[in-house]
Amino acid sequence: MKIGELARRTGLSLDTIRYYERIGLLPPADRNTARQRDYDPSILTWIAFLRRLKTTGMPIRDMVRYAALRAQGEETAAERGALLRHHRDAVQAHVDELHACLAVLDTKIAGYAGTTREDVNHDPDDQRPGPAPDAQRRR
Amino acid sequence: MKIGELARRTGLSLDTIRYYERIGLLPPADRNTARQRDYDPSILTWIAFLRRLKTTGMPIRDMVRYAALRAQGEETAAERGALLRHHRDAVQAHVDELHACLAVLDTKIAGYAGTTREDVNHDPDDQRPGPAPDAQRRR
DNA sequence: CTAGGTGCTGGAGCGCACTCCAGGTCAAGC
DNA sequence: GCTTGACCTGGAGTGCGCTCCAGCACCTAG
Repeated sequence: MKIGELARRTGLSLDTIRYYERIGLLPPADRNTARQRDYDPSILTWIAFLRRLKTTGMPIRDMVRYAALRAQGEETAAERGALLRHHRDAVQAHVDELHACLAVLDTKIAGYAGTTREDVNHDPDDQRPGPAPDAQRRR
Repeated sequence: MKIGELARRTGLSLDTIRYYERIGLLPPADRNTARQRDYDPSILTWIAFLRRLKTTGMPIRDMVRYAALRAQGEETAAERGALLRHHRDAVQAHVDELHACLAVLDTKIAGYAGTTREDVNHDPDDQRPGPAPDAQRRR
């Protein structure tokens, strides 16, 4: 598989794939006779996993660390496991935080629900809006 | 309340507070006789809300949009409500995605659990690791 | 009267994660 | 033989969200 097809199949851009290789997220690709990158389909699994790490907010430098450990082989398994457990906990904590935020958002949205009616608080934004409601105070 | 105290109470840096004001996230602060910013405590509520928007991944430009609408007063309430509902849905979608990722992470971590034993797959990372497990292939 | 602390402004700089570009190679189709 | 298109490299540029800095003003304590 050449880089163009890999890009289509992963949704990554050509530049991003090459960038990921440069920084060590992807292993140095094999090359065909024309020195073009020639990927084994197994790279798709790895990229899918990288995408999950990214989705869950892992910074690239940590992904690079994980990738480096993985490239070193079997004896780094314990460290990789620890890294993932640590990340899992961070993600879980973030999810909890998001749930709390969602509750606040829903409350606020409920405050806006009666919009243009007068049966709810004037401005759900704050108790003492100070300079807010008198508006047009743009300098 | 002067900017230093606000910084202590919010955990934002002085620079961040001034930056937020510059870009319109915070309303232009009142000034005391020495032209120093003098905050009403109600700003704390607003900043707490901004922090939630940020935690939930709203880009600053969208927060600025929301802040601008809010500063325009009552007649933008509907639009603000729509904006929040839209964001809430995005956050919910992201949370769902995170749950899926957590499941994958847990599976992978389980694969690492038997680390240094041989009763689990050699390398939980992929089915056909290609150049991975033979290691030290750093150029 | 002076020193230290806190605040002010405008503007430069930074780390991150890409993204774009110029100038080139190579293989295949017309 | 020539064009087209996919790919190559090294390096510069971008947008975001701050963060830092120089040089100055002001207030309070000693």
